[in-house]
Amino acid sequence: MSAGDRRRRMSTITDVAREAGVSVATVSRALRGLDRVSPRTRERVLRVAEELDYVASPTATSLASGRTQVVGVVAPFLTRWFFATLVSAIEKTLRQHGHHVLLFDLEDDTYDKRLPLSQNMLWKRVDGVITLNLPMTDAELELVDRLGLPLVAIGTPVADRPNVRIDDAEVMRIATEHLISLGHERIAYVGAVPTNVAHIQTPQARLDAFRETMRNHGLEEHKQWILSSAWTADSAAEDTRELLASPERPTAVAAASDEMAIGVMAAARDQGLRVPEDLSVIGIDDHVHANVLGLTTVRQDVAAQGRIAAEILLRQLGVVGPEPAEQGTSRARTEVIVPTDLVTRRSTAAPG
Amino acid sequence: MSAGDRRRRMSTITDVAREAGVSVATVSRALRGLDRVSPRTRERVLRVAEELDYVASPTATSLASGRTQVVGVVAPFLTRWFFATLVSAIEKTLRQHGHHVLLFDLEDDTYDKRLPLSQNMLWKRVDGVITLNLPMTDAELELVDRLGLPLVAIGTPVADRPNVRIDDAEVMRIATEHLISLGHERIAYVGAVPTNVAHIQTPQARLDAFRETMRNHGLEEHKQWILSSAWTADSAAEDTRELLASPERPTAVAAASDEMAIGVMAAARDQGLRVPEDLSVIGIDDHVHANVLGLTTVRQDVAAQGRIAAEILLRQLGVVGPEPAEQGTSRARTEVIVPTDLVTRRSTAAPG
DNA sequence: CTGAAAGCGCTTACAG
DNA sequence: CTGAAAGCGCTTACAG
Repeated sequence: MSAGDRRRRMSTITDVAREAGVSVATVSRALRGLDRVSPRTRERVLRVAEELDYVASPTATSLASGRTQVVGVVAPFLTRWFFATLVSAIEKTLRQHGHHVLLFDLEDDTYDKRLPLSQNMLWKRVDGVITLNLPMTDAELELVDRLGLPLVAIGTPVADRPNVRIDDAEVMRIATEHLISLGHERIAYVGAVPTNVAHIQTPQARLDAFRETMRNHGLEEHKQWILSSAWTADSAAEDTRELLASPERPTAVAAASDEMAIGVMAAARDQGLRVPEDLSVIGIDDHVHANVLGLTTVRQDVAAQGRIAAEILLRQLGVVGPEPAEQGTSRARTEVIVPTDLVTRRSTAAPG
Repeated sequence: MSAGDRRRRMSTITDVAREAGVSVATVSRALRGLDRVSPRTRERVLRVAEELDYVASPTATSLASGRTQVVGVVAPFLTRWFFATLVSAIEKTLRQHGHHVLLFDLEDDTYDKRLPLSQNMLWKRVDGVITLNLPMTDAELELVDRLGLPLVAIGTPVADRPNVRIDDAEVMRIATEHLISLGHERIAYVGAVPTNVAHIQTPQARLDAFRETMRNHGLEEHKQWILSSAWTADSAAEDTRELLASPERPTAVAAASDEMAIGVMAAARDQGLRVPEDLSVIGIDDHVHANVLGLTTVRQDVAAQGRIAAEILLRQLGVVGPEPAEQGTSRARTEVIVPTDLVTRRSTAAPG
């Protein structure tokens, strides 16, 4: 490799020990800030380490301590805004505490399949795992258990592990109530998902909430107005085209995500429909593009979810102390529901 | 940690050796497929390893071999489509060859600053580095050299390291020529960037190409029609609002990225301008939303760039053999220019 | 083709 | 407060 030229032998703990005139054990203790090292010794060790550009080999540290300082972040997709935002927030939070993220994108060829989590991804490679909207199979859960890895789930819950998410029912209730309060009665829903697709079941709670809210207001539910979609703008545009072309069309659409809502708005325009005069559209997320496109939505703070999950995991790893509030608290399963709120923009209005 | 209950002692190479009645050295060789192991022995070892669910501890392997099987992927941001798409493609390619990605998001509080790459992110942690649109400082480059790490740069080139990118000048030339060929003469550009922002200089080549193309066609360049923007849809909408409100407005806008083009389209609509009747807009990228929004653009294959860069790095690491074409080839610096092409959609047309 | 042994560079009881 | 030594679990010459 061409980079080899200027390569230099990095110094090891032995070099530091020799130079500082102490044992490697003492260097190890001094550098990690453990007790039982005299101030003078510590200072000397620190200085020498600095001079020699010494950084402990993580690989050796891991073998000896059993800790890698890395956490596995596992996602069913990566390219979508929601996941990328989570990963970014997690990475930053972990790095502040000297930890790193090993990334696993389990996306497979098709939307409804994904790769399994395997032993060689995790074993002696990570200290813990954060899942992003990823229901785990029994085999995967058993694996994580066997490896003794703490796990925190964002979005889709995983067994009895700590979970950070929004209230999916609440969020769709807010969206639907908003449309109803504007006077809409003919409302369609976009974002149903085939029930056999195990790893994308979040939608179900949203659909249920939509139905319930409609029912509570005595509004009729049209079966053909519950549309499934692959959760992208493109697919949502495609999936709603026919609906919007029909003379019997709804006056509003509640989409289970902003990306789908963006697709619906585009499809409406292509159809010559004005938003919101002819069609109101609401989404969920507050996607980066929601603002500029004037999309009314129910905002969720995605980065906060990533941050919170990372902090919970760090606490389980003993890297950071427990929250004051937690002391003496019951041992109930940790479950953090991040608040959401309606953001009204230009895509919704009273029916024409 | 509650996961500890079902935790089980994982088997080590010693267990396999004992069970198979051979030495650990033989197990090591057999499992890694090295020569000099009799077929019968190899088979027995393989079987025992399987039975014991044996997976070599990467941490021990790394310490002994000096290889970690992980590559560092370094980005100035992560949440944007371009970067997320690259990371996803890189991760998949590396995993096919038993390698993993350790992710570094160098984003800092402000758009024009970023965190530095440090020794403790890389040292004994990764076998190589892939940078995503990240100009490196001299200090960083010196660090990577000192650690002997091969590096492949996607987008912004890094010294004489292998580089994978699109032709930035070409891409903007195509966009500008497209507008000119439709009959536009009053064309604005969005996406200039202050020259002091070291880590986002890609834009400069695009701006230069825009100017040159205009000049070549004898078209006038309005200084106030060269707009800077922070490369997001929101900022572009904000930054062009005034321009579009003016009676002296251009008939077309060339944006240096689709995200900015999306912002421009939105700003135009807010202004009551029709796209493309009153204003043509073209971007660069073929962002996920370009299709549904009808945005004309110059497409680049981002995933391909990630894949190619990962392959080059794997080759440097000796994980995969050289390409046949490379054998006997000159030692010239590797530079892969990924092709781009114009995608005409509904956002561009002849001027009103 | 196979094994014994050194070595990778730390951490962690155990003594003192 | 400090050091000598074992141990983490592999790989890699070196012999045979």
